[in-house]
Amino acid sequence: MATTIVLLRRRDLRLHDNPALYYAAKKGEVLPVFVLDDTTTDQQSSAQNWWLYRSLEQFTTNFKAIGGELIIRRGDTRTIILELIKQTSAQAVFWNRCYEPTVYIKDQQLAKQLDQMGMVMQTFESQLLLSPWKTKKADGMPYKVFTSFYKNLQKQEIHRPLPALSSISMARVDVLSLPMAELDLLPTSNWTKKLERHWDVREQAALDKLQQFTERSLIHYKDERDYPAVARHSALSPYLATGLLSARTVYYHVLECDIYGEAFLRQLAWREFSWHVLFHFPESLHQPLNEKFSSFRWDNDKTLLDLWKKGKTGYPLVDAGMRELWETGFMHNRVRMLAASFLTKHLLIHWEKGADWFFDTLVDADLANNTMGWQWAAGTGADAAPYFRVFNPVLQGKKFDEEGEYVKRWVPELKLLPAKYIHEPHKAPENVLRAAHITIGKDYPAPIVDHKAARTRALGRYDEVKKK
DNA sequence: AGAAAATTTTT
DNA sequence: AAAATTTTC
Repeated sequence: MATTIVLLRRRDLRLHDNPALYYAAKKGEVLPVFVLDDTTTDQQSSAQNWWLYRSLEQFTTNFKAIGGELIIRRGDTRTIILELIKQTSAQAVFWNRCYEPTVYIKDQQLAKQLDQMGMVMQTFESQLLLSPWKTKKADGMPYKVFTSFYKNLQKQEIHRPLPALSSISMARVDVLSLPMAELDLLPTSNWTKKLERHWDVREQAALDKLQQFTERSLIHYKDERDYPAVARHSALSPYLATGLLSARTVYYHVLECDIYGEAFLRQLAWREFSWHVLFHFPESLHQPLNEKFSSFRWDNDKTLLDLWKKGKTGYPLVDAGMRELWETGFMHNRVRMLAASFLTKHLLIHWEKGADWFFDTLVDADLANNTMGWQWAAGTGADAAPYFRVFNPVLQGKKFDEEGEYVKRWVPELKLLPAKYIHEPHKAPENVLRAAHITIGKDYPAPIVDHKAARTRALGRYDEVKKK
């Protein structure tokens, strides 16, 4: 009799380079079960829940084509897995590892219990290029500095991606599977309708995008990735975040495409670094990695936070970014850094509030990248931008969106304003504003804080903790 | 992976 | 006087 293997699925809804799926299919008859575990969710992401719903839909179809059928369940992972083992007399459990701190801990407890029961249990790396413990400093400690982490990573052997699975033999058992609607992944509001227009949530779309990115943009990536109006970014992050695309597949595809892709692979390495740091310092989810900042005095003004969320700060590049996020579930990385710097430094709002908003609205919501990114921007991280680096939203605009193309795309009320004034509309002469059909304070807000004053104030707050 | 101010160099 | 470079926060 063939071995029955329970295959626990989470954010790995793909057929290519999927080790747990690949080896389970090779070794026995498989019972693949997708578990939505409400008990271990660190943070909820509305945008990503929508993405996950679509991922499940497409995977179910792809999986059927190779003879598979996905069981869908919701609840406590351990309870569900143990119940399935009992029902099916399965002898083995396989899964691809997840590294969200609470998920990882619960997975380990499950692993221990399965081991005690005498079950065959195997876990695999599928999310990262290298598991978080594979990179260590000479003294055995985890890294806190990106560049040295990156050097280590470059020296290591990274697994080649596995081929896409082409057939699977299912365990012939009859177990309960929920209809997808019962996962409550789609929000009650119709906000996500907008997202449908911008994203193609299919495994094949991810692979096609990767191909297109390397063909069209990779060669320009190093020089042009910082210009949000020029779409040179890969836009692969949501596919990576939910596991529709394998990082190893991306890595080897870029390495083997005859274009020098170091600048891009470096960004992929930041993702590795984020998960490395989160894995070894899980408290960084809520605590500043640089302890000095635990006593930092934040203002946390609710009104200002709301204006920031709505993209009504009076700084066009910040507002454009916040509106791109609301419309598409995505924001260009250069603008993410600016918006984050603005919230934490100009508005003195705790980075966690910003992180929560980003996480909820980003289709690429990634717990480690998001947390690391916000701590970096706030200057509270270990390898962060020094706190005194305060982005000037006007200068950032002039530098990275000189013609205001990006601003005009997302802040249409400024469409008629000449490029000269696009990053500081309130400074445009009366007649220019009139010609552009803009009344400051009515059609577009005046800056909610003065840059110079806010900068000085932020540096003052920094001085308070610096002394300690 | 900043910005502003101070200083030096070039017109 | 303006531009380029260095220093400081």
